Amino acid sequence: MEKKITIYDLAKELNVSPGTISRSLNNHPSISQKTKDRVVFKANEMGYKVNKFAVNLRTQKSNAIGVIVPKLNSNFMSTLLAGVEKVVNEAGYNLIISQSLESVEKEIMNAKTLYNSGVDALLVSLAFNSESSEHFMPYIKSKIPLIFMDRVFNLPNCPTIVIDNFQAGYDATNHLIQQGCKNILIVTGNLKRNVYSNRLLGYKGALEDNNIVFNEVNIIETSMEPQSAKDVVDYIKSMNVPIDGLFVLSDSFAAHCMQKLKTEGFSIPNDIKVIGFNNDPISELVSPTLSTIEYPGYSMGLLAGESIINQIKGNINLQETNSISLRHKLIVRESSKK
Amino acid sequence: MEKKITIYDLAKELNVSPGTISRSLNNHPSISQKTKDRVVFKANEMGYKVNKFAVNLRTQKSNAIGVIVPKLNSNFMSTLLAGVEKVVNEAGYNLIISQSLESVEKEIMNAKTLYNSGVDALLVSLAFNSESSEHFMPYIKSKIPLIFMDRVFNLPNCPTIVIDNFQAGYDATNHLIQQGCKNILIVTGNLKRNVYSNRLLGYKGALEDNNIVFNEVNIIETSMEPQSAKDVVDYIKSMNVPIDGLFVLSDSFAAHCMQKLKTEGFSIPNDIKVIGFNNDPISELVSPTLSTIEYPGYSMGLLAGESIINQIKGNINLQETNSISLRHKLIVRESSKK
DNA sequence: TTGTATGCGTTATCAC
DNA sequence: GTGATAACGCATACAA
Repeated sequence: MEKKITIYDLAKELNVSPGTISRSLNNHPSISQKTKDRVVFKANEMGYKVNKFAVNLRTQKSNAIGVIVPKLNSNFMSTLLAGVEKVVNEAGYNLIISQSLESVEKEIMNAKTLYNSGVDALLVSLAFNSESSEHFMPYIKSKIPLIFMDRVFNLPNCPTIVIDNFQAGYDATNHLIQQGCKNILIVTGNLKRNVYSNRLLGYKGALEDNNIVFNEVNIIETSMEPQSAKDVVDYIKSMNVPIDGLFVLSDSFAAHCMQKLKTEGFSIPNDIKVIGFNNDPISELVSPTLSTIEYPGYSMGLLAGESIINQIKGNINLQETNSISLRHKLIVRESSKK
Repeated sequence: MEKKITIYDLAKELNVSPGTISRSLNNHPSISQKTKDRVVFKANEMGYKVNKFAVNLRTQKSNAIGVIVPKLNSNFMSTLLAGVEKVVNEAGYNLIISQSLESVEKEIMNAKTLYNSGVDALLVSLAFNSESSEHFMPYIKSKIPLIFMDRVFNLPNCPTIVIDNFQAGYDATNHLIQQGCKNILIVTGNLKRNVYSNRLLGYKGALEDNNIVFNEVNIIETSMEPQSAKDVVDYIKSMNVPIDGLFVLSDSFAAHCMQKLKTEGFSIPNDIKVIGFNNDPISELVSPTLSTIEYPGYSMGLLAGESIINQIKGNINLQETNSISLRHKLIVRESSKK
């Protein structure tokens, strides 16, 4: 551990060439088993460690995968990353994680930094207000695998890993309708993001299939920050036709809205039935417990990880370069009880 | 972006030596401003990018900081990491984040992997059941800065960044006593971890100062997993002297306990007053809202980041190599109202 | 099956 | 102020 020992030291010690050492350590087929054994044994004995820096320079690979997510501190994101980490670690890769904190500027900076530090692939979930894909062009030009998950761009040759947000939005809305709701308000984040716009389409679809006329005023687009809950409730109170159903595209924001509604005297689910999205742990802890859409975060992570590894290794399965869509699940709890 | 351009290309183009290019780009004092300007201009024009791999090999530094945390998906941890990231990014470092998922085995693996990939420093918050510090020895022997935060070991020359868990435990307990509690149960995680054992000492201290006799049966050590809430409530119901105060060393577990208590017919805060720990967002959303101890996660992250950078740069401020302790704050909400 | 030699792109130590 | 030149530690094409 004290002094760095190199393949040259091993070579000298064993009276073979550095090349042989290198090949033995990498289990190269042209080396005899006997030599390999000797080398590996000696390497352990002397406490040899490869110098990753040299390997990286020589191979122009870093064995590192860059990740840009909006926020680490969301249950969904971290669950997803746990899945990614498991897969890529098993394949010998490290994860360099950075947060955009929902800012395009930081997303651009992170993309540049990670590019410069030579990541072998980049995994991205977009910031709230990211509109241009300009900052990902260096990756595409350099043919560095680029994978989007959840909040995605559709770029050529860039796999996306998503759930069927349309169907999920449909299912949630349909559930509220089945429970008797006639006038459902949908509370969404930035509609430029695929996740929200598709859920909205699902919402509209469910209304239509149930012969309910869609009304533009039943959409409210917010930052989903806790303090915006007040705006939502104010909006609900201001409406002519009373709202009897609330579809909030995030559990934690739904929890804030419910709290505010309760303090304003609304009874849930009697006056208003509520459904959220994500199956965040919070949804089981609020009262009434929150109905929601479960989102297979961990599985998405595993798939994202596998997709990345395949891309890096050049196993370009054409079916995989397209969009992978995972199953979601409606979870009914107290907040939408009849 | 198409073909990699190197300092040799720039040198040829400008009729100077590669050395001059390198020095110019690094703003070396011995180069004339005029030359520097020419070089920098040309570099931009030709789209030159340093090759980090070469720099790393040459300097034997990676500009990367390894991080091992138990779980990413805890509000406290991710907030903390956000702080770390901000500071180290501004200093030009990347964060390689890995999760131990509360398993010593994975912690050991991660430590090894990060060591091999040549991180310039390592930041650790220990797994639940980590007892030996053997796996950090390579860092110490190689004099790679090693910093612990929150769940820490006390190793020579390894700064620790913590809050005063004793005082926090004292304050929480004292608050419950002030609210009239006479028989307080403390619900803790693994007592091998400094964070929990020190809070327990604070609990005992507060009892003593209020002339309440400490009773061993008033400690319950659990995994803090949601499903253990049942055990806690069963334990409460089984006790001879009724519990009137509950000090749970994690907000999310406190929320689970409260929920279970309520379904078992306990009224909070009337029958039992509850206080948690962390000021997790969840604490404002449960009902009754949860009193807690606020924990300056973001500030801890900033400090941890600064401490790391200082260590790497060799600014070894001796005062800094010791433990840094941050201020916590008691937040009183409904769950401990008189 | 093994050895030799070169290059990966920098930085740093000498010179001049 | 600038130019040679030698590492950094490894992988690999080419020889043997």
